[in-house]
Amino acid sequence: MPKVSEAHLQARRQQILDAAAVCFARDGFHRTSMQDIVRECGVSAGLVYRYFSGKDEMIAEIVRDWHAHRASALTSSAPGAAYLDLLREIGTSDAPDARLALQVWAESVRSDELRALARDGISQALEATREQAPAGVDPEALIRVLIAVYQGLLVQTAWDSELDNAAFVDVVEEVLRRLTAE
Amino acid sequence: MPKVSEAHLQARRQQILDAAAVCFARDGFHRTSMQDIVRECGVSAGLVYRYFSGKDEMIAEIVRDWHAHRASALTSSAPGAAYLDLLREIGTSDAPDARLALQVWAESVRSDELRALARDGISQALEATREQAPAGVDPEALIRVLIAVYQGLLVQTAWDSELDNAAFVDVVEEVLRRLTAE
Amino acid sequence: MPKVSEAHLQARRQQILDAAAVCFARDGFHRTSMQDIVRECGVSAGLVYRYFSGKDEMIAEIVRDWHAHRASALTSSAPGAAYLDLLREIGTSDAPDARLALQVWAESVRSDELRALARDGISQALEATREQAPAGVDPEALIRVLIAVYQGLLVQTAWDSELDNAAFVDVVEEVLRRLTAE
Amino acid sequence: MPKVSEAHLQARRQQILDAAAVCFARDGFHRTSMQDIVRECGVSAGLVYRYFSGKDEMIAEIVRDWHAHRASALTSSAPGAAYLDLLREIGTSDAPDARLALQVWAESVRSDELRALARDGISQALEATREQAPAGVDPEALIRVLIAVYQGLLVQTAWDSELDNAAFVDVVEEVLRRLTAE
DNA sequence: AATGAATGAGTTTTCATTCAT
DNA sequence: AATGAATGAAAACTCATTCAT
Repeated sequence: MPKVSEAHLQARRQQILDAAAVCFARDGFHRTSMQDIVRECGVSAGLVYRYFSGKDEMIAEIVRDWHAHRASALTSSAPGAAYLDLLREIGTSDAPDARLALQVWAESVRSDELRALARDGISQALEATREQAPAGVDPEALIRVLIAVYQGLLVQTAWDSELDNAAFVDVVEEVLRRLTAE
Repeated sequence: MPKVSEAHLQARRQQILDAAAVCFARDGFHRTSMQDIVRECGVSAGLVYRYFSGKDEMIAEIVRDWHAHRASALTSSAPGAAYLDLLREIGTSDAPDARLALQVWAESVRSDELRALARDGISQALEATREQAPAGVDPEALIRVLIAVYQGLLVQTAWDSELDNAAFVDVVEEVLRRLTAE
Repeated sequence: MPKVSEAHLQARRQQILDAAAVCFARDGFHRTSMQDIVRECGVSAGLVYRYFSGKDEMIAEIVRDWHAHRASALTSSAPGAAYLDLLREIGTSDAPDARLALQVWAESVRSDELRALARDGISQALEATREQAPAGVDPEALIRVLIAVYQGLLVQTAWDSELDNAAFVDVVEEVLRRLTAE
Repeated sequence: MPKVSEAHLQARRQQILDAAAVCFARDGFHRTSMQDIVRECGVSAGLVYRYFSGKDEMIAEIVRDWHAHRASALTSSAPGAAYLDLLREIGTSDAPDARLALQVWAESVRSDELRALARDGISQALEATREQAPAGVDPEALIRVLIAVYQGLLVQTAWDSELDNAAFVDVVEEVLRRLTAE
């Protein structure tokens, strides 16, 4: 009875999703055809549609996973240094990960759901840093700037995986030190 | 066969390009069909192909225009405050402009040419700020951070056109002040 | 591998066939997918193929059953009034039954076998009425007209299950009376 | 300027529709693929979709045409003998026409719109015969019987294009004569 | 005997591009 | 110069059928 285990079903789903992520990071959502994904994950076209209703559902799922991954990466780091760790994490993750981010952002222009996810994901992740705002600086705007730094680092990492992440983070650290020093 | 003026040819080309930019900012490069562009600019499909060899050329042209526009915006501002003015300019430009940036970046993942354009465009624009790096801070990395801030502001503006650009720039200004103060 | 009783096999086969008939009457042969049938009868896809070589065989079987059912309905009624009883039977059977007839006829356009079945089935059923043809009326043509009335009643019943079958049959009865009266 | 004449567009549309009708009458709506239609009418797949949004729209259009054709056939015949002429018309039309009717009816099981069309089309066409109902016969039911004869003749013509239409109509004529004779 | 995951050929549909007018 | 009807290759998606378990 090919009533296979729940674990196997889960693994299959993930296998397809991983293959899709590879394609998406390489070619973008819309230059990737379903055939590309099928080829990449080595299963038949029909099977992909047993697990996903179509490409849009795969995109949405990839995006959700991506945000969940970001969030967990943050919460698992030490409270105080959370933000800098997040920046460092970009350096250790693969370029594909950063490239996927660019695709997600481009797609978010069209989809309200994706836009909300993207916005909330990041802002929640940085909520904790709010209290660190020194006197004379708008806390809300500061958070936005920090988010911007994070986003820009992703963009540049997508463009150049050789980028010197450590030097980049050092500068940010220095900036934050001077900012919080009274 | 009416032979028209050079000016008319230029105007036609621009008309098509503008329509394409509107569509691209709204739907992304690949969700935009040639028919969409044709509909938007009100000329025939055949005519579009007299001015552009295909969609890819239109994309490349749009991207070049976008970078040229950034560069000229910078060089026209006062030398010293150039960077901050660049950030402020994002607030005054339309959201479509920022959204187009996200599309360009997403596309740059696939195209070496676009990636080079994107990278050079920004880094050249900030070359002038190099000498401002204070002692103890890696100049190269500082530039990258400043670029990152610029990029992130674009992302956030694309997501939320109501974003408080002035407050954002104020924070950046304060950061730069503290950084350059010995 | 549990070897089950012959009765169980027969019941299973009928269970599948009944489910198929429900689907076919509702959606037509070709808008009905095997998955629809599988869902309707509650067994697995694989099992259906142990009983039938494919969808075409199920269709053929359904059609044969349908004709057999018609024939037995007729022969079980009183010899003389056989035809009118056949018409009345349409009123008591469900609309699905009539709808199935329309599907069978549509399919008969493609299949010589189905066409022969359909033709023979009805003409055999009315063979008995041949001797009733009154003088001055072509017996062959009369039979065809009676068959036509039967067929048309099926069509109209498929369209409107509220149709007044009794009034319809009364008219036919009156017509036959006047026809056979010298 | 291939802004071709309105007549040409109309002709193209009809060309596609005619090819579709041929396929539909031969294979049924659902055994006919768009490729079959494309092959039959000799234009490209893309062009078919310029004229029709999909197969369902083609089916609906074919059905509407079919009913319109029936109606006009009736109204163009002499008022009194209208009904018998309608029956005779079936004999002169091609078998494909009758086969198409079976497809339409099968499809009407699924579609409320088609069912309404089918019902109204025929009943309107026979409205005129209402007054012919003799005393002692339910006029409504009589009309239904006449419609049934018409429908059944279509079915039998679809099955056997050699059917003796004249003999069939003679019987119907004789029946009507006896019915109206007091 | 029974399952249902897996297949892959076939379907509908879209869309960048061409070309006769 | 300009049109838009026409193309056809490629895309997304479906579904009858098989087979390992």
